[in-house]
Amino acid sequence: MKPEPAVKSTKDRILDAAERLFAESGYDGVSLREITRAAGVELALANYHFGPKSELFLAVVQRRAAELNEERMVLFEALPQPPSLAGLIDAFARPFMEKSLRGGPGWKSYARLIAQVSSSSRWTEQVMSAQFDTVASRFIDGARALLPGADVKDLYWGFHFMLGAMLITFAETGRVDLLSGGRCQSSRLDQLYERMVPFLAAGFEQIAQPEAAPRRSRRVRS
Amino acid sequence: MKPEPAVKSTKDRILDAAERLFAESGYDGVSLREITRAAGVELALANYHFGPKSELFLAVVQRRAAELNEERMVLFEALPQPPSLAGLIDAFARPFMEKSLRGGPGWKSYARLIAQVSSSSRWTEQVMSAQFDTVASRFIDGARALLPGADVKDLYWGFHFMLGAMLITFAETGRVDLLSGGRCQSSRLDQLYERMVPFLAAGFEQIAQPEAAPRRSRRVRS
DNA sequence: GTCGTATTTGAACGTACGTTCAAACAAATT
DNA sequence: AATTTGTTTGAACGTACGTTCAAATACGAC
Repeated sequence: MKPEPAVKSTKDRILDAAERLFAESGYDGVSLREITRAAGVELALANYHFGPKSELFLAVVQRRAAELNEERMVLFEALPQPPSLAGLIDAFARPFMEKSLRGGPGWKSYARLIAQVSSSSRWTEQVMSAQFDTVASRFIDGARALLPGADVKDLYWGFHFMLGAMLITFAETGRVDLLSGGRCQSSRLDQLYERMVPFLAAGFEQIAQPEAAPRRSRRVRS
Repeated sequence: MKPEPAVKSTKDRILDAAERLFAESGYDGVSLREITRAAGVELALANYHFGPKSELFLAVVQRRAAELNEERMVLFEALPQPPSLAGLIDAFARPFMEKSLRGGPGWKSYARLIAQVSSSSRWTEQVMSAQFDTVASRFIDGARALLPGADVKDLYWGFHFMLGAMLITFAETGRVDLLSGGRCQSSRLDQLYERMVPFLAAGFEQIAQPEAAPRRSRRVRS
């Protein structure tokens, strides 16, 4: 798929090591010394190629975000008109799932990293909005066309719920493995993906029904 | 609700400051010096009262987790037999929502903190599983009784999706505010809660139908 | 092959980190 | 009032941090 040179450049070695370590311990939990040591290069090279640490972090995120977004856009364009709700969700989620499953360890690290980024307000603007809002808006547009009766706000919230479910799942923290006593395996992304998409599609359908989403503060009847 | 002394103890001052700062910048993004400075106490007091930094972090998390779990258990016991699916979800999610909305700034910080903890494998066992698995299992039991035809694995995954949607939402990162151009407001937890519970209930219902959750790897038709 | 640019090296800069400790102080017990 | 126990103070410990820089090496254009 990619030309993938036999021996990687210094820049790529640093990016790969940084990606893995940032995913494991977060931005502040990793030092440039650990990163360059893992990459097998001198400390000063991180600064030479990427500038300060924060820029290296952004470079790590941007590298794969671009590829991910391209693929999502391709799938959006390939959707039949009108698409199904599940198809729309699939077009957004599948590239991430496929790459996380078959794209190599770098993509697994990236998934962990994005999950952490998404739940911290620190990177919301610089990373989440900057990298993903274009594709997100494309998703919202598709959903609006598909569910014309729905309040747009509901679609934004639905997208947000979807993102939360998706990112925590692809992060593979192992939580559900522990909770289920091994019955569920985070690593079987393909299996659980078949559960996730219908779950989210049903949620969207529910939330998009104007009469089904009560606006007033009303206790949910038990 | 609580006796809340007029002047807080040193321990509580440190816990409050640590909670706020950990929520803002994560475990490694905050120093004990910043925490004790914000708390208005000497640096060495953090070590005296809590031991190493990691123990302080755990103390921060445990303080509110205990209260949250108690309240969830009370709501579970108060459910009618059989409860509705939305009622079961509500019993799990409402305490967090209510406290996040009306429990003061400490609970808002706590919500942000738990969201970060939940998406990092670093704290999965020590925090997420240790603090929340008992209540989570209680939820799963309730769902099993309610949806006897469902594969248990589906219920675990549904719970996981719910957790992802819930935590990213209560974290109030502001992402959806930015994406929607201000049409959605993360801070209006009560409004969006009325959207979230039906969304999740519909997802659970969908996923729990044995024939509706395909087991084989099959492309979602668009 | 020589020159100009790009990359790599190794060391150092000042600053901040978590943790420890003896001494000072406060509170409670006899 | 004396003694014990629990807190607080202020300073210091050794280590690690991000960043910088001049010198050394590799590389591409001519």
